[in-house]
Amino acid sequence: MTTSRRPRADARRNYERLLAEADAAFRGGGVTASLEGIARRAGVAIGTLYGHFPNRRTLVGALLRDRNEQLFQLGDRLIAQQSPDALDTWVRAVTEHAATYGGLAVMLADGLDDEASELHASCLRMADVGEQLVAHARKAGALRLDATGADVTTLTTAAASLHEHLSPDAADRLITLTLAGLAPRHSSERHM
Amino acid sequence: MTTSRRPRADARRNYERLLAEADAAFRGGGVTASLEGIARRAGVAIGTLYGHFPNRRTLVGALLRDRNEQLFQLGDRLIAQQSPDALDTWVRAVTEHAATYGGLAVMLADGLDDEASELHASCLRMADVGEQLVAHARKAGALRLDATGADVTTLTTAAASLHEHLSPDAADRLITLTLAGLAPRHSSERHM
DNA sequence: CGATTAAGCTGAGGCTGCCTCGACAAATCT
DNA sequence: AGATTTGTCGAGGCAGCCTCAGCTTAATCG
Repeated sequence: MTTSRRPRADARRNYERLLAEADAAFRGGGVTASLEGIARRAGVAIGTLYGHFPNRRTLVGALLRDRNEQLFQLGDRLIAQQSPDALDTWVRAVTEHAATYGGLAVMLADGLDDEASELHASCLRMADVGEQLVAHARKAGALRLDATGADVTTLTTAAASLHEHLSPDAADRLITLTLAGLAPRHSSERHM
Repeated sequence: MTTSRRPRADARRNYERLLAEADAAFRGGGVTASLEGIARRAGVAIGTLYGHFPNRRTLVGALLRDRNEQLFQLGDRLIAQQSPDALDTWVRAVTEHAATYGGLAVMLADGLDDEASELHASCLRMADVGEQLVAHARKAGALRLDATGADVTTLTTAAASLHEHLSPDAADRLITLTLAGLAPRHSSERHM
């Protein structure tokens, strides 16, 4: 049996430093920020960065893991509570999430059919939450009959993209309008 | 007074070749396609490309000029005709337009406050068309009272972005939903 | 048809960024 | 301590951006 060794202390330290610097860099310059710059600021050679994260996606994925987990908890809560504006809350939360690093939404959208990364899994799970929220809302008569989970995915992706390139307000407005468009055709007493 | 010379024939030829190659490259690889590759395929040194087009934006702008003109003609026609689905037609046309080169929508959105380029002017004019269409539709009672031209701009930008990163269908769906959301709150006899 | 001259062309070179890989260092284990 | 494995280092190859000093060559003039 492979009685594996304890991981090296310096390795763990470098890993943490890289994550911290990457987070700062991605927040400031978007997901395309220079990896060499990140390594340099982490006080580590470029090869070390690649040792820990074979590619950019892996690095982004590692950074997103915790954040994603929180999002899923919110999703589960919303599904359980069945609040009328659950869908609204969800869409805005995901949009906000996807806007933390510039270019993140595009990166995710581009690589959806990619190799099995944790990013991929997370995307699927997010889609699933959207699907469930739509199903509930539709049963409650709050949505038009042809509304789908894909509509929610589309909307959040679009809003996240706008969040980066136009203003947060524009993204918010688009969400409001599209959700209004998802309402049943012959009006009901939805808010606003 | 400066009796200026006739422009050199080779210069004009190179200009045309560069445009042709750039169009092909941008269609295939998006607006970030390699400029050196374009120059090479045009049978011209990289310096020549930069001689004609000091930066990427200029090159894209030159390619878009004709296309934009056509779009504006459509816009004028739509405004004149006052057809009920003018807004719908317009949004879809602009979206289609912005999707010819991958990344175009982002490029335009990023550089709206940039130096005075013809791109900038075109964007303003497009916004203006949207504004007018909204005004007409609202007077006709086809739109909710708080609808603005900015909403149209937002929508087209978002749809164009989706067109690239997800599917054309997704973009189309978003347009449909958002336009539905722009309808008056207490239903009328809109199509679909 | 030269000669003149300005417009235009060229491509090496400096820079940044991506990523790999063989040589090296050091932490762990015995 | 010595052996072993794990991790680090950074030069180097590649591609793309952009500039600029020197060179061509097309247009013009006599």
